[in-house]
Amino acid sequence: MNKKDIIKTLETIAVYLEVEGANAFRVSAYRKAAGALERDERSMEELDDPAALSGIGKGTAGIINDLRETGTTELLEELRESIPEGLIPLLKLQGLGGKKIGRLYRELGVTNAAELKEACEAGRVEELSGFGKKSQEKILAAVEDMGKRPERLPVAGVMNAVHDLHARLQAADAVTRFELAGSFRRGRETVKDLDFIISTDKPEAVKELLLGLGNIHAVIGSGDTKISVELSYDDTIVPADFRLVEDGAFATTLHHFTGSKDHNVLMRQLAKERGEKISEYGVEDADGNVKQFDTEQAFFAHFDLPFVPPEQREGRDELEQSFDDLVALEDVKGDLHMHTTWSDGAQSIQEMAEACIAKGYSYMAITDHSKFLRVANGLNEERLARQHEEIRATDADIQIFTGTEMDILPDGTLDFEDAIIESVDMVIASIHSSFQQSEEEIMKRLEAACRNPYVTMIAHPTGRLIGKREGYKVDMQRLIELAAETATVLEVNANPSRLDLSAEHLRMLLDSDVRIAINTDAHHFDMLEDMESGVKTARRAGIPAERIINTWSADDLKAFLQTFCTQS
DNA sequence: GCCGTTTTCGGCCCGACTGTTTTCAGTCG
Repeated sequence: MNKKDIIKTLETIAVYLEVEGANAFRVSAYRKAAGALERDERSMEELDDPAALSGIGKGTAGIINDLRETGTTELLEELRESIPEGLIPLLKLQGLGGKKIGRLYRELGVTNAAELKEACEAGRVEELSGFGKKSQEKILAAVEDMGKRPERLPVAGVMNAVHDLHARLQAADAVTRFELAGSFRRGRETVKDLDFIISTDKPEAVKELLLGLGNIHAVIGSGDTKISVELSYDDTIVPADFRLVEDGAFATTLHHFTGSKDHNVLMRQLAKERGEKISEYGVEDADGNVKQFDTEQAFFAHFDLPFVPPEQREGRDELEQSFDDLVALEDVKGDLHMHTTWSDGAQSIQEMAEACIAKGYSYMAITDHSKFLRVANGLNEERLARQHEEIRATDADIQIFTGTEMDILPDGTLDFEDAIIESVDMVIASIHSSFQQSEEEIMKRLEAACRNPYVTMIAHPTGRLIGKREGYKVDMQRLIELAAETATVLEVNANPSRLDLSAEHLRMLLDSDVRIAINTDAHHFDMLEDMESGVKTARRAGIPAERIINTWSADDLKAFLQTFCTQS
C-alpha cells in the first residue's frame, strides 16, 4: 500500500470503530494518526518508523507496517466482519453518529439505508428509548435525501451565496461587524457550509432577519446564538451557519470557527501549557478571569505569536513559523491573463483596461485565444497583429502588455510560429484539447512549450475543473524541473473552478526557483475579482510574494521578459 | 489508542443545540 492508501485505511478503521461504539478517544487516535502521516512530507519509503511521529504510537505503527507490507491488517478484517458495510454511509446523515447507528443495528437489525428507511416507515425507530417521533421523521427525510447532494461544494458553486449574504449582512443595521469564517476563509477548494460570525447587540433582530431570508430551503437549527439554515441559490442548496456574539467575543469566535479543527487543537494545547483555556468567548486564566480581544492579531499576540493567516491554519507547524513574506492581495500589481471580445471575452480592451485601473493595477496583459480554439473565436496571425496594434494605440493610464493564450496542439506543436510570437510580450501556452492523452504525450506537449524561447508561461497547468473534471495527466515533478530549467513561469489560475496549480502542487515547487503568476483568466470584468481566490491558494502553499511575477514592478517584469522570453 | 510522566493511568478542546428527557446524551463544528 502507498501512503495515500494507508491514510485512507486508517480513516476507514476510525469510521468502523465509531459505528462499533468504540471509545471516542480511540476513534480519534486513528484519525490523528492519519493526519500525522498526511502532514509528514516523507514518502512511506523514507519513513522508517511511523511511531517516531507524534500521534502515532506502538499500536498504530504496527498497523501501518502491516498495511504497507501486506495491504491489510487484522483489526480491519475483524471490523469488516463484525460490522455490515451498509452502515458506514449512514454516518454521513445529519443527526446520526456512531452511537445511534450502533443502536439501530443492534436493536432493530438495521444494516443499510434501505432497511433504515423501512424501520422509519414502520414506526420502529421512534419506539427506541432516546429516539422519538421527531428523530424518526428527520432520519427518514435524511435517508430519502441521501446521495442527492454532494458532501462538499466546490468553492465556485457558493460564490453567489457568499456575495449575496455579504451584501445582506452589510446592509443590516443590527449587525455591528461580521466575517465569513470556516474553510472558505482558509481558502479551501471545497466547503461544507458557510460560517458567518456576526457581532451584534440586537441578536433577536438579526435572528429574525436571517430566518426571514426569502430563499430558505430548510431551518436546521435556531438557538439564541446559532442559526443554521439551508439556502437555495439557483440549483444549489448552500448550508449556512450564523453565530451571533457580543462584540467582545468576536475575535475569539472568529478564530474558533475559522479553524481548522487541528489548528484549534494546537492553540488549545499551547494555552493549556500556560495554564490558560481558550474558548469562543475568550481566554480564561487559572483564576477564571476571561480576557477578550478586539482582533485576531491581539489574540495571537497574547500567545506571543505573529498573526497566523487563515490559509495557514491547518494544524501543521504554523505556530512555529513567521509569515512576513507571504503574498497578500495588496502585493498584486497586475493581471497577466485575460480575454476580450476579440476572442471569447465579454468586454473590450478599453473596458478591461478601465477595470484594471479601477483595481489599482499598474499593468495588465491581454491574452486572447489563438486560432486553434475555434469555439472561442481564437485569433489568427492577422487578427493578432491587428489586435496588438489596437493595444499599442489604446490610451489608458496603465501599462498594457500584448499577449496571447496560445494553444499547445495535440501533436506537441504550438499554434503560432516563432516569428509571430517573438514580438509578443506575454506568451501564455496552454492545453485545451486531447485531455485523454497518456502522461507521456501530455508531458511531450508541455515540454515543447517550456522549451520554446518565447513562451513566458504555462496557464492552468493541469486543466482540472474542481468537482467536474480531473484534468490531464501531468507529471508535476517533471514539469517543475522543466519550468526551472527553462525559466518558464507556472500559473496559479485564480478562477475558483480551477485553482490550478493547486496549493498542493505549489508546495511541491517551494524548494525550486520556479516563478509563479497569479492570474484570473477573466472573460468578464467581474471575474477580475477572482484574484483573491488565487492569492488565497498561494498563501495556503506558503508562497512568498517575491516568487510571484505579478507582484513585481512593471520595470522588473519587463526586464524579466526581456531576459528570459526572447532569443537574444 | 496516544501521551506524559507524580513510570501506570488519567486525560484527551470546548460549547451550543436538539430531542429526549425531567437532567442529559448524542451530535456537530
